[in-house]
Amino acid sequence: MYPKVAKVIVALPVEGPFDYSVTERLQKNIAIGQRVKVMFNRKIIMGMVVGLGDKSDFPKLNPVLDILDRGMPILDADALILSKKMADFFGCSWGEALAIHLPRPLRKTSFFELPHALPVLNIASPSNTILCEPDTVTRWDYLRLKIKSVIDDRKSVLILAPDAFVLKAAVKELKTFKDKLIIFKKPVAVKKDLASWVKATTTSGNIVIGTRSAVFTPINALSLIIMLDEENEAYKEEQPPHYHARSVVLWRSELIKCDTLFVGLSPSVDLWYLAHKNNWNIELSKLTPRPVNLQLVDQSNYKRLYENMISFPLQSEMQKVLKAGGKILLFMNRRGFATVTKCNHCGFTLKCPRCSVNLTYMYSKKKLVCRFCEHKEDVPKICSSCGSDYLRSTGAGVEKFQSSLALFFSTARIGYYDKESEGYPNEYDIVVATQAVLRWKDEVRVDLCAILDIDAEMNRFDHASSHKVFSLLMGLRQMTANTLCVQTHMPGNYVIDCAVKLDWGTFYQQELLQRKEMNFPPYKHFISIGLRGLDEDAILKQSVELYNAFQKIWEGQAIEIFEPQPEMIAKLRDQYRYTIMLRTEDPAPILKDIKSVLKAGKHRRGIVVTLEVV
DNA sequence: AGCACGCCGACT
DNA sequence: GTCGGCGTGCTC
Repeated sequence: MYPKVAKVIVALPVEGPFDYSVTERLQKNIAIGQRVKVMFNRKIIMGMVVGLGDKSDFPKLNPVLDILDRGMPILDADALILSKKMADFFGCSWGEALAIHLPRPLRKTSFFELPHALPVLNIASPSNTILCEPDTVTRWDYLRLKIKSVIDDRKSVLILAPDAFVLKAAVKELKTFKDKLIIFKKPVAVKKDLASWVKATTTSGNIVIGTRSAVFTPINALSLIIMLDEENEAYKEEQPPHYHARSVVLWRSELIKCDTLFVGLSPSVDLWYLAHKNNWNIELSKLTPRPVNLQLVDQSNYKRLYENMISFPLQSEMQKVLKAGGKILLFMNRRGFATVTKCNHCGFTLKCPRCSVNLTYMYSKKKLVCRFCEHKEDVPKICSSCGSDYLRSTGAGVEKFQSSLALFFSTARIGYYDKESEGYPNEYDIVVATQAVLRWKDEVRVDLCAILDIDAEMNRFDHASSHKVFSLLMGLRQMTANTLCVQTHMPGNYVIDCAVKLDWGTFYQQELLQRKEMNFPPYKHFISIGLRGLDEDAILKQSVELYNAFQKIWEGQAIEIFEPQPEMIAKLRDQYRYTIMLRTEDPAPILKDIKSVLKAGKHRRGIVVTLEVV
């Protein structure tokens, strides 16, 4: 009558499920979706019940030590299905994927009392929409209207923001719904977050808002998911278990049949493709776009001034704006003062001891810093290699550029902005900024915005580089009240033209054509198997073994296997990084094969293997 | 992941 | 002799 065996998975990188016996004491209460206390490999840990039965193939079972949740099972059927899908797709274990569906404090063996949940109401015919609306006021009017109609119907909305900045701005825009808001923000407030979690699960008519991980909140009567700034890369979780919030949103909406609304100035190419294939609504700005004058400077025609960065036409435009008391933003994607510090006597270049990159000299800190790790050091007086004092710094970053501009625009107040700056420095006439400035794309407006070297952004060996440039241009265009200046050697490039004209249709059409021709996503997909660890030889050996194994199992199949290659930054935080790339039309079965190869092969100590699908 | 078991080198 | 390095295998 009552189940005697519980199938349990654990939040570790091991496949399960594992069978445990259910003692009489617990038989009446045990249920699928509950958290339980179990002895696993001589340790007492939290496990999650994913099945119940009467018998097991294992001769002697450990007992379930306790049930940790009172009330309804904490994980519902949707969470079980979704986490299984995540495990298959992102290459983690089912247990790891399921554990992140729990609020953080409940991933341990702590007891929890959960009230009974209301029945979840699904809607009949879900719709998917992409909204591209650069005008902030119009955009939020649209969103508030959508949200209001859902909560008036006693249903709930989930809003995802890529980072704390967008989250804060969204909360501000939604202050009219103040008493309906359930906010998950950093830093995590354990008690308050648990209460919020319970409220979201058991009541309805709520607006749940948070960053990436909020996508897992079980929400009663969830009827609409809004993903703000959908193209933002912060939606990708870099720590294991790796996942992309966009994929989870899409799976979740399909599973529970809720509406989705993806908001962004430049939606990802994958999303646009999906939208066209499946006939989604694409709502483009209905207003006549705020006019922006484009000043396209063909760099090959001009000798550039000031550290070789500013063309003559840009210089005269800057002077015009300064005379009128206007604000200028100069975009340059390099931090710091100098990007290379080198001994001119022996040629020795100062590198990060933990990463394979040159150190950047930060004038503001009077220190050499690494762009990738937290390493900082004082500038040495003499070369550590030959002992001479002929150390020189070259290569310009925003700090250097700021200071050299001061010589030419002596009456202007000039500042810089990078990822460590506090607020936007409104007090300056000219701000030299890195891409971090795009945080302010909805708040800050300047009279003149110039991209000093857009070609440097375009020439990345990355299938997504033109979308990144499109995104960058759209963001900077947004910040431009009057003139957008682009300095380039490729003045005819469609990306620039489409961004300035807000011509989404042409951009995505062109981009998809090119990607089809190049066998790039979304037509073919790349699976990258990343190997990292402290021992370079071990990594190399391991990647060759994997490569050989892959060649064997997929012999004659339509899968491209690229030889193991060191990543662009071959060493990061002391860890060497190699990647094996695969290209295929359908990644799902391949991922399954990869998982079995990884399981069968010899695992070297201290090597972390990660899977990524694009 | 985290832990035990077991097989080799090197050192009081 | 035996201490401890880490490669290997297992967790119901």
